[in-house]
Amino acid sequence: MAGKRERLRAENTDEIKRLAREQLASGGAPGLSLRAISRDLGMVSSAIYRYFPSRDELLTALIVDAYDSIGFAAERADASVVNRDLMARWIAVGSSAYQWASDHPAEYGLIFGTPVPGYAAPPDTIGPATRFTAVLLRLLIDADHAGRPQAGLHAPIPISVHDALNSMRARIGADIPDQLLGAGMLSWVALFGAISFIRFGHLHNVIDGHDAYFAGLLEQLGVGVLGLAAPYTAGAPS
Amino acid sequence: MAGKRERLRAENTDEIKRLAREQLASGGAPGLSLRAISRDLGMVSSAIYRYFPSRDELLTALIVDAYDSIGFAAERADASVVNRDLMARWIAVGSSAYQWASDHPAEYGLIFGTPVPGYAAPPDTIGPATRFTAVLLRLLIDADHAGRPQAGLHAPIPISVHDALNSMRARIGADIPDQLLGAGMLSWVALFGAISFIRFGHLHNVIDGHDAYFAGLLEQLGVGVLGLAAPYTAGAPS
DNA sequence: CAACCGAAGTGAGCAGCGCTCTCTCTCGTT
DNA sequence: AACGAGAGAGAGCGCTGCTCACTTCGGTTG
Repeated sequence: MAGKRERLRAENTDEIKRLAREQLASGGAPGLSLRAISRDLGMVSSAIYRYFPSRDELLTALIVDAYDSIGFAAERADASVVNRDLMARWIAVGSSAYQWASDHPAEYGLIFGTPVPGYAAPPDTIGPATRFTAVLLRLLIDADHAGRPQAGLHAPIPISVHDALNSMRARIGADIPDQLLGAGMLSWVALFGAISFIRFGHLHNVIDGHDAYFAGLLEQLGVGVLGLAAPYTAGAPS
Repeated sequence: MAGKRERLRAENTDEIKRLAREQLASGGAPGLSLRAISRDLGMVSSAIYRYFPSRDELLTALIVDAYDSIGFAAERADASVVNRDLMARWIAVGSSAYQWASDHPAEYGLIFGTPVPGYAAPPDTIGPATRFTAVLLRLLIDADHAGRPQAGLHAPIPISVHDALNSMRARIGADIPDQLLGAGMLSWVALFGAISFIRFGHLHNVIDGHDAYFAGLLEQLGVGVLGLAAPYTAGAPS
């Protein structure tokens, strides 16, 4: 019956992470203080080390949670497109990333922002980290199987991109053609480049209406990947 | 004749920034310690506040320097293309950003990474910050004047992008057509999205040969903006 | 040349931080 | 009922950013 002790431990661990996320939101990663968390918990500062052996371990746990969170959001968005239309799925997944970043700005900064130079991501982060990308990859595979016109845009594929894609194909175990995989990679980096630029303020005083612009950019990228004219209007994708 | 006092002050200020950049490189922004700098300088810790009133002010100075540095690198790269060929200029400017990020990883993280939530960029940062973008903008203007086939790729422009570009056109005071400006924006975010993904480790174990891939991606983007088939081979652009 | 003012550097000190160590108490098991 | 391990308390170490009163010295002015 799940002993009282481990139930309390789980509750405290969750509470610590909740308070840590609050601090993250107000002061970013440098503003995260174990002592402040322990104070809020009514504990003495040393007691918190029973739950996380160091500040870095707490941050790592938050990073893993963040990867899982955005990955789950993308999976849910993809699954919500009942007719499985490829362009609708791309828009839904891309929008879910944008929405997640808006809802969790500090956590977005944690996983897509500046890494600490000395920090090496522990093995248990790589699983959750690939969760979002896996959704995009499935989309590309389905597009390939559907025999899409193979991205009329972003052509031709330079030889150096071709070589890089070859190394990638071996890893992912899917035989996606150059045109599609190349366009997918480009759209992937553009997707998060745009979110980062907007979130990190680099589009401030450059363009107005960030939400609308991102929605439109997503269409541009979708056309580039799937080779379709988009009848989708900006506003409420997915 | 530039009094000894202000010369010493300038020397010390430069030395502080130099040591700060060293610390930045080894421990990132959180590893920057005023006390450690003052120790290296043979000063007592409080003396450093004669030069920078706070740690944040030092960081701001480093940010301004970094923006100036990457902006200058782009200007020099652009100017180095003697025949003014548009594609060659795009490749040169894009490569200069990538090269600068490789040479100054910590400073790249400082300006393109996670901002501190409370931090509001002081007015003196916005000038240097626009320096790089101005180079890209001039490239677009020149492409427009040259009557380029208007980016056969990345078409058509969604209505929401069109609206956002209108707000932008008013600001930049240049009448670049939708197709060109839209493709330019897309390439801009993709450019820095790719650099950030590579620098921040998100392409680790995804593709091999980051340098070559980036060079190829740059060609893809250049074709998208300038609408030309690229005879450029990967390796030594510019 | 002497007087002076302000800039530069000193040294002590405050509050906060991550983290360690020893100690006590209590829960869950044997 | 006895015991071992987990959880928390409390003191303390060395580090941080930053402040303040104080001294020293450079450059300008009467």
